[in-house]
Amino acid sequence: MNLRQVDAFRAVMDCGSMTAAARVLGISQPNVSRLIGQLEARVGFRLFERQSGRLVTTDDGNAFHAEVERSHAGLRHLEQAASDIKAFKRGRLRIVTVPALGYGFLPRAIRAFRRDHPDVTISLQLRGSSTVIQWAAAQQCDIGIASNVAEMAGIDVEPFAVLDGVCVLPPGHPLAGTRTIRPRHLAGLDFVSLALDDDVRAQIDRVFEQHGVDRLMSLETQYSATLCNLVAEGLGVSIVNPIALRDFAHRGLLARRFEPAVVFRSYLLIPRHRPRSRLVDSFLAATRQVYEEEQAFIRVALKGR
DNA sequence: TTCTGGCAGTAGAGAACCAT
DNA sequence: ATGGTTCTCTACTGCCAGAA
Repeated sequence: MNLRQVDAFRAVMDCGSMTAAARVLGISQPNVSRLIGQLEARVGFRLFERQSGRLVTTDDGNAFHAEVERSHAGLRHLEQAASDIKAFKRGRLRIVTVPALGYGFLPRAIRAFRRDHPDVTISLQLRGSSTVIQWAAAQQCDIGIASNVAEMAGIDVEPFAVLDGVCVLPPGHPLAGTRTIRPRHLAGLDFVSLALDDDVRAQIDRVFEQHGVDRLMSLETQYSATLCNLVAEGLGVSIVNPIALRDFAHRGLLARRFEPAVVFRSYLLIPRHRPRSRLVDSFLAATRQVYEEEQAFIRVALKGR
């Protein structure tokens, strides 16, 4: 059974004769006759009785027609879905990212993306860099964002964000009036640190060691969002990826430039062994747009006192 | 090779026309 | 009014050609 035969059957049912059906379908009448014959042979029963040279639908034919109409409604649904996919209105995006960008930044990028693609299903997973890399290499996501990346087969790596870390202070902190904070300013202060396995943690520790400054290492956590919350609670100061700043502006968190620079890098990971979809390109465009807005926010936040 | 479609020819049935 | 002939419509089959 094929679609041509079913189309012919529907046309004959709608038009009442093979000749009229042939006109509607734009084929010759013998072809319609042949298609109906093939369909009858396939289903194993007569769809029409030939009475006095005219077609009369059998009971089986009527029952079959009801099923055909039901299936045809499903087919129209498929055609609409295909049309939507062609116009990339629908689809599915699987994103896995490090928490620093997954807490506030990516939700804002998703909101921007959703304006043009409201029906796309998005899965957003937050994992550590090593897991992000593994998932991208195993084709288990469409887009990965990691903070430190070793070369790995099967992944295209593109630099995404390079931002200087900022010093964050709780509201009303004595250093609030200091425009640029240096290691000596934090001597003896409670410091909320990134976890030991974070490569930026090593970078920060090295800076303080080189300047001979001791901090009170009283708290550590692996997530920048948790870190910002701890600072906002007045439990210490810290150095964070500024991309998290916007999420804590409402808590009065203060941000100040930190020197010498501690660099937070983020990379896009795109699985290589499959065609890159337009949805991915569209999402990355939205992400870059939001990133530019984020940079503008950071500039303003660092000017404020 | 298979599928699809067109052309030519054939057959059956009803409608129209005409001679009786 | 009736029966025969012709015309028209519809459906079917066989054959062939073109495209994939």
